[in-house]
Amino acid sequence: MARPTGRPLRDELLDAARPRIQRAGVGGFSYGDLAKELDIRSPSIHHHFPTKADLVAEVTATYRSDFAERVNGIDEPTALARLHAYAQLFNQTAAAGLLCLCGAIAAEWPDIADRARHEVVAFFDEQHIWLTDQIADGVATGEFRDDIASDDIARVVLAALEGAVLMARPTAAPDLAATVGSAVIALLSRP
Amino acid sequence: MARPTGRPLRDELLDAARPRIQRAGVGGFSYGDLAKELDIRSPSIHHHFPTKADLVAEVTATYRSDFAERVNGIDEPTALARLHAYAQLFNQTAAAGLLCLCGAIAAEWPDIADRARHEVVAFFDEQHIWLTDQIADGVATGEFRDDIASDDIARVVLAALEGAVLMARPTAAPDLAATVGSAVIALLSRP
DNA sequence: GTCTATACCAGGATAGAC
DNA sequence: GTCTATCCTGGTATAGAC
Repeated sequence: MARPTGRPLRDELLDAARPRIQRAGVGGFSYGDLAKELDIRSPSIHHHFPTKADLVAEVTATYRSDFAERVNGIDEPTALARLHAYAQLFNQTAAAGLLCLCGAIAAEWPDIADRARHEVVAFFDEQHIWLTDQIADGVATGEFRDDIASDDIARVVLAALEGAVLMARPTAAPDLAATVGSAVIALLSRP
Repeated sequence: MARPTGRPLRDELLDAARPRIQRAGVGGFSYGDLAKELDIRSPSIHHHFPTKADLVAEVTATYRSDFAERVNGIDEPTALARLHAYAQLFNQTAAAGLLCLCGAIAAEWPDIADRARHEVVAFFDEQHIWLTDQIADGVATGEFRDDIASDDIARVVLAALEGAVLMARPTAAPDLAATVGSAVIALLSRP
């Protein structure tokens, strides 16, 4: 339909493109789709984002910084609670029928241009660092077992959440990321 | 190039299409690509697989049964060793720069036709059942901790391996699935 | 900044000859 | 079963008017 808001079209385009990539990947939407949704013509999109690669790179950069903000907003008192809150971020995505944007792009990796790739690499790197910090903290406080390297556990947590979001739709389990998150966190605790 | 083999074209098409889907998804290859690879014309492909959805469904069914055969071939004496061998199956895929075929299809879920979807659902179901059995066995023998439900742990292991294969390319870590597999298996053991 | 018009190409698919 | 020829559609992108 129309665009009642006075927001810059550029921002509306980024907002509209993001969930589309998360739904079926970069190849799963076109400028025509966005134009229809925002009730404009596709050349207007090219004016803001000359090529699709430009748009995808910008969307990915925005996703990365928005996600970072949400992660940095987690301020639960214990490492255990912080990890649960973190898993919830992924579960919200899956419950909406979407993928992690960076997971979606990873699935089409050979076809992705460099600028978007760099953002995805940075995203996974940031997530791994944050998780490693939280887990190391939980080990220090005695919440978590200390017999496995924190950075390896961080890799497991991140991979498990990415995989859970990916499998949520085929397995018709919209809360799979929460289930998997809780189980993997339970595995971190001393039995 | 040419086709020196006397194998049925149908089988060669299935073999050629599979890694292409695993590389960049269903949207990431065309009949034209396959035709070039096998040195034929694309109408010859339509003769064997009238629509792309037909081809994708057949490839997925083949992948599922081939994978089942490899899983059933695992006969290590301990649950721990069987899980390591299982993780190796995923790691081989990632090391080749490929995704799990069902993971790749899951990423394009809204655009996937029913027949291929059914195969993917069955695949994830089979994997979850096999893993649950192995983990329950490891719990029974005392190899694994018994304080978390085996089917929940199975979900974690499967999600972690799918996620690791997905992230292997962006993180430039071809052995990520082995790393993640070893770490998650370590988490199952009593600390 | 947004539009109309258009060029261009690729992909999926079909008809019909051989 | 494979080919040539062809159709149609949709997607990316550009030129140029308003």
